[in-house]
Amino acid sequence: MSKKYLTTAIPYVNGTPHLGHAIDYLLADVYSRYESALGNEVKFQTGTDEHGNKIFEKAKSANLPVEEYTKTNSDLFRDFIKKLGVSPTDFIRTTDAAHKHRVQLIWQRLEQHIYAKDYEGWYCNGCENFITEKEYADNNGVCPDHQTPYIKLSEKNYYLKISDFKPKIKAAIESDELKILPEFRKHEVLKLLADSPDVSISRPKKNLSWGIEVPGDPSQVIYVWLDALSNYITILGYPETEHSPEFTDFWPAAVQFVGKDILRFHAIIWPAILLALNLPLPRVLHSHGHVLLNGAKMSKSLGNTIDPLEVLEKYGLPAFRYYFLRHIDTFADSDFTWEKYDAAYNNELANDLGNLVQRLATLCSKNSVAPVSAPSFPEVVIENPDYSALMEKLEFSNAFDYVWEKVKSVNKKIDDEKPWSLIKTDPAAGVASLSSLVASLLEAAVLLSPFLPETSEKIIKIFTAEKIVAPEPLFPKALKA
RNA sequence: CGCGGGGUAGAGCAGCCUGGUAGCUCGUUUGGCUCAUAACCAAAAGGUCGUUAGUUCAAAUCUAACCCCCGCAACCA
Repeated sequence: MSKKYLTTAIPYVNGTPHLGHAIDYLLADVYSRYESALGNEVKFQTGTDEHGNKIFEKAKSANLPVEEYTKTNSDLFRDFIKKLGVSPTDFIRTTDAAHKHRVQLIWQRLEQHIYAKDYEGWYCNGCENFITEKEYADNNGVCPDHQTPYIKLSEKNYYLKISDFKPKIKAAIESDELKILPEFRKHEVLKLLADSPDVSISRPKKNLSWGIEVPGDPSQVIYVWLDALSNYITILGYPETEHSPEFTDFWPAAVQFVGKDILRFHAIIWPAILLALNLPLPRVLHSHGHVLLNGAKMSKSLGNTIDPLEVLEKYGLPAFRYYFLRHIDTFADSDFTWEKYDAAYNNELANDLGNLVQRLATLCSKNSVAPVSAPSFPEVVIENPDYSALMEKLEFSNAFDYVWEKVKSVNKKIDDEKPWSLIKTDPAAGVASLSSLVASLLEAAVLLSPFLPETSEKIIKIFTAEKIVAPEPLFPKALKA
């Protein structure tokens, strides 16, 4: 038995949960359930990122105290996680007093790698914000919201010397000591790393009031990356716990799940922070793709977003987990459409699996087949090395495909063995056949448990009950529109 | 020459590293079965593997050039 620490990105609470967050949670949840089922102790972190101007502004425009606004939104995420059937062990808020205090302690430990410098850039007085060169060019030097020209402004920032750690980070990534998945992202990151400048980790308080104060400089506030990234270790009680098992048992993290868009921060800034603290780097950074809607990128500005709760409601939780874990590729961008969702539910969950459970249970019930005991997860994993190999490689959608092959093979076997006619000519052989079919289905159900825990449990219950009885359909087929 | 990914049957994808009869899922058509949620099983049809040139006995697979799509480019998973 070993200890595993899994992390998910902490969402910025200036909006409601969307499908991308769901992916993050589901992937981590599958792996967490897999490791737990193997008997490992898993610490599974989640949380919310709550500082910064955007939040502050949102709260102001909603006419709410910022504490209340962040609390409300943070709760939305907590609730969302529960609705997804995801079971983390921890939930951190960057506004937690303990976190804030620890970030300041971390800052102090980083001090020899921090220096102050003036940042100069294009600034809009109306927005009270710096903008990027690209934005400047796109808007021809005039703020679209305020119709005023951008001005050159400089302000004091503290910088973290990424340059001190570049060679080490590079070596760690190249050697897979810090493994970046998928492989093609590794090349991307190495290239970015080479070009990466030192990174700004503070803002003047007058521009950013909602944040953690820089220790020893009340005029400055710690900027998002140091604040947010630190959550992965402050949740373990670092730095106070640095020599106690609470921390050392779990750090370095086994896997950190992030979206592809924030991989760079986790592969460059985060390792730099860790190295500066003399801490080991996480073993694996797992970066997933984005969910596309009808082939297009979802964005609030385009207005083509979809509410995950709406998707969740249509066919319930197992269908949601099924679609997003199997048909949304673990690493690449994948498409969501209602048509695909309907097809996956009807053809796969209802027809392949639901109907299989139904027909087999009916056959067993009619012929009084004795219940079969379910194998344990570790047993089944040993029997299915290809499955565990895919899980270990964190290729969850492929592992799910493997499980589905099992499910389909049971349907095939039923047709091959024809127990309904065998039972008439040779009842003993018929019952034996059914028992072995049930055993195969149970094996598939056990393999299914990290993905669809509820469904897996239901199936196991049906065939291990004192008396096998045909249940209500697991996935009632949706009426065709 | 900013970086990266991709272009293979109607759709979605695998195969490419380690050249040698082009494969999977869905959809379509036909047949089988009747235990089952009009579900299940089998078979068939359907592809100039983005374009061009090269290497080779042989290229989806290696090389080069080109065309097209899509992400990223410092703070939207």
